[in-house]
Amino acid sequence: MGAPTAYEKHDHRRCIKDALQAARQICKASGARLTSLREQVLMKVWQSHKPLGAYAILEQLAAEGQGHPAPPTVYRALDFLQEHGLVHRLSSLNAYIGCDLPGEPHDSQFLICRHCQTTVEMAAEPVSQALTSCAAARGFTIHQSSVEIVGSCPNCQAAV
Amino acid sequence: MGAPTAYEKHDHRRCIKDALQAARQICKASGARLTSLREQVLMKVWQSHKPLGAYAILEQLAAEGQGHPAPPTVYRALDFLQEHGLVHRLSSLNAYIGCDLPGEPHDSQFLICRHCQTTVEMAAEPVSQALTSCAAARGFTIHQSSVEIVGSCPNCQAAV
DNA sequence: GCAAGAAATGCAATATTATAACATTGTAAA
DNA sequence: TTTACAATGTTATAATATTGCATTTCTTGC
Repeated sequence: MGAPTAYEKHDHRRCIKDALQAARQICKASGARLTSLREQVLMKVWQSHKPLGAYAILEQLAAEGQGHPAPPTVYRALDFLQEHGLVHRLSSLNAYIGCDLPGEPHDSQFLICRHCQTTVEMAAEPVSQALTSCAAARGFTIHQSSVEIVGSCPNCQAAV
Repeated sequence: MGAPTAYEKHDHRRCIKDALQAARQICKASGARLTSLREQVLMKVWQSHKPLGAYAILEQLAAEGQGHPAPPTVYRALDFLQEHGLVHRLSSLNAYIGCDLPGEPHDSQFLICRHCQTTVEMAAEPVSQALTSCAAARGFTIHQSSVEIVGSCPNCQAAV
């Protein structure tokens, strides 16, 4: 019984709470400063299981009257969160999503629904292994991977 | 004895020539118009096995005195080439690279060297299969994938 | 507690990548 | 050859991201 997936109905406040708690613990352990701004940005990213753009975060912060932050403010917070493995950037969408496995080294693959945008992070060993061995067969050593898959999530398939 | 890989020393004029010939054949077969501009852009993309940005292409066209094309000119040509499977866009780099398997339906994975930028296209079945089955295990059906791997190519590993 | 240094944030400007909207030109078929 | 459509030119602007520097906040050693 792990946590529910993004595809199931679930109490999303729990996702947010867990993410925040994990972030605090990880930052504490590494001596990094999870400031108020960084927490706010992290919670924005975690407001749903859909990727969120930097400028969308910016607008939301402004709308909440948290001052009128400029782009670097948000980008720096996102950089921090990425460096500490708390969010991922999806380059095919220029957007960010909360990491489901913070604190655990992993390389992930993202399943992005083209209908509802719900995005799930996989850390599928068979994929990593296939990539590593096929790359190795060409003499290539992997440093980091970006695997972003677009398709239909189970809910949107059912809703035909 | 297939074509040499990008990692081997090879007569690159041959790569360009083959790419152009394949492009002409494919466009002819589908009734698409491979105009002079589109050919020029395709050759720019094929000038090396390294991804090339749209604005770099733009500068090169301008430098050659082919008029002073504006961004839409290049982006439209790139869109055409993508639609006909002649180039791929690497979203993690905002750059384009010639397709190694034009005319053959395939989903590819890209091996991008972080030292020399040389990029190789794989169409590794084990990777596709692992992705398909791991996604299916989560109820997800793949429509298209973007797999961009950064690491060290054999030449750069040897050159330590 | 307090000063010094480092880290974080604010802020203005600008770089980079990409697209929208509309005019013009070129091509091919009736 | 006229008509229709595809391609390209042109201008402006949108969307995403970064640089450089000023200011504030936090932490640490005294």
